Order: sequence, then structure tokens, then C-alpha cells
Amino acid sequence: MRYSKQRELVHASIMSSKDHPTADRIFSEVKKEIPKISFGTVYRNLGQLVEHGFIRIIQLDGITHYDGNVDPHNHFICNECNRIYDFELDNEDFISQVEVKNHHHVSGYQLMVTGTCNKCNIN
Amino acid sequence: MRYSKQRELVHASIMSSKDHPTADRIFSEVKKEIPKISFGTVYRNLGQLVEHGFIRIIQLDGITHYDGNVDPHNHFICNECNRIYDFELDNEDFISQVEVKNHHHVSGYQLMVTGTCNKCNIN
DNA sequence: AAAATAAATAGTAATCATTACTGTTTAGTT
DNA sequence: AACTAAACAGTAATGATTACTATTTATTTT
Repeated sequence: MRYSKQRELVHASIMSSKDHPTADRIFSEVKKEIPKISFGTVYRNLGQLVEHGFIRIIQLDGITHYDGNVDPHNHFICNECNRIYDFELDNEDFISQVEVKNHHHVSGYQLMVTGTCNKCNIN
Repeated sequence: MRYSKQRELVHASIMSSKDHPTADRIFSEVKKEIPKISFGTVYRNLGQLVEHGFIRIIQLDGITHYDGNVDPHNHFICNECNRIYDFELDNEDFISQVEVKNHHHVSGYQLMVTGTCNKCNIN
């Protein structure tokens, strides 16, 4: 993968964003630095970054978001403020439930929890 | 919601299908009975059936599928045969983990587990 | 049972996200 | 400095979904 300024900025945009931006948002962000960048370039680089394990895709209500945190973690989506929070989980229990009760072999999972977040709960 | 043959068949198609069909698959299926049905009709009825809680949407790799089982359950996707299995889970443990450790209030969740299924594991 | 009404339909056009294509530019190599 | 293949910008194409409109039809009212 040859260096390009475009890919660097696409990556940087995701890493600096504390939420999980869409391709559209990343495009707008990078456009500030490289006004002539095209959508194809953003998508191509997103694909490569995913392929090489630098970022990860998360699907939310059918919309594709990108996540710079590639360590295993889960997402909590607040129904009120729509913020997406990362959280970790002790998952041995439910993985073993699936393995023992259903006799499948588990290699991974994606968990998305919804509700109201601690900030919105205060009111 | 006024009765229509089209909606009845859209619903019936999902209920009789043991996997989780896409809009496209449902369209083809219903077309056998009503050759002049249009895609708009399928989408509109899917939307209404979801809205009234008769069916449920599941997203899988960014592709929208429909599920006639509205009882709480989770999905296991086999990486080898691509079958989707339903399974239930004792989830009190991880829900309380999120509530206690992160102080969010949980109202629902979606869990998608991947791996190799018991049929594919035999070989 | 006929007339009235509003919901649902078929067919088509429009939208939106994503991918494909093409000729030009550019990072890294010889 | 010349070379080569990867990456680019710009644009066209695709595929899923939604919007629009004139017509049909389920249900209610007379």
C-alpha cells in the first residue's frame, strides 16, 4: 500500500473523531484539507483501511459507519441523544452458552445495545 | 390498516420462509401469485408490517433482511454455509454489566454471533 | 345494493449510497 | 532523470429504496 496524503487524512479523520463517522462525514472533513478529493477516493481508501485492519465497519440502522478502534468492543446507542458509546464486556458466559446449548463454534460477535445513556438519564 | 391480498402474501412469504429473506426475495416469491405486483408495494407493506410489530428487520453485512419471529432472540451466522440460526440467551448477566459498569439504561439489544455451525462442524 | 371515501395499488421516476471506469498524476524504484 | 504501477479526480453506472400519480379496491355510509 503506497503512501498517499488522501489516505492519511481519511485515516486521521476517523481516528480524531470520537464518534463513528459515515463516509459522507469523512468526505466533508477531508475536503477541508484537499478540496478536490473525490468520493471514490474516500471509499477506496476506507475499503483499504478496513482490509488492512486499521479501521472497522459498524452498521447502524442500515447506515455504514467507520470505527478507528479495532480492539474488541461493543456499542451502546442512546435513543435520546443518538450518541454511540464504546464499552467492553466479559463475554465468556454468553459465548459458552451458544457453544454448549447450540453446539456451534463461535469465532466472533457483534453486539449493539440501545437505551438511554448516563448523560440523558440525569434529567 | 385495510386488508390487501398483497400485504397478506408478503407477510405469508416471510412467515413460511425458514430463513430471513430480503425484499428482493420476497418480491420474487409474491410475484408468483400476483405477477403484476410492484417493488414499491412490497417495500410499503414491509414497512407497515414492521411498524405494526408483525415482523422485524435484521441487518446483515449492510443487507436488510426480514424476520417473522418477533419474540426476543438472537442470530448465529455460519461462515461456511451462511445459514442464519435463531437462538435464545440468558442475557441478564451482560445487561446488568452494561447498566452497572456504564450507568446506561438498557432497553434492547441486537446480538449477532458468527462462527461455524453444528452441521458444518461435523466434517 | 349502489354510491361514497379513503387506503392501497401498479407503474414509473427520483434519490441516495456505493462502485466502476478512464485518462492523468504521483510515490517509490531502477 | 526515466520508469512503473498505484492512487488520484472526475464522471458515469449500479442497486436498493423511496416518492409520486393516476387508477383500483376494501370498507363505510346511505
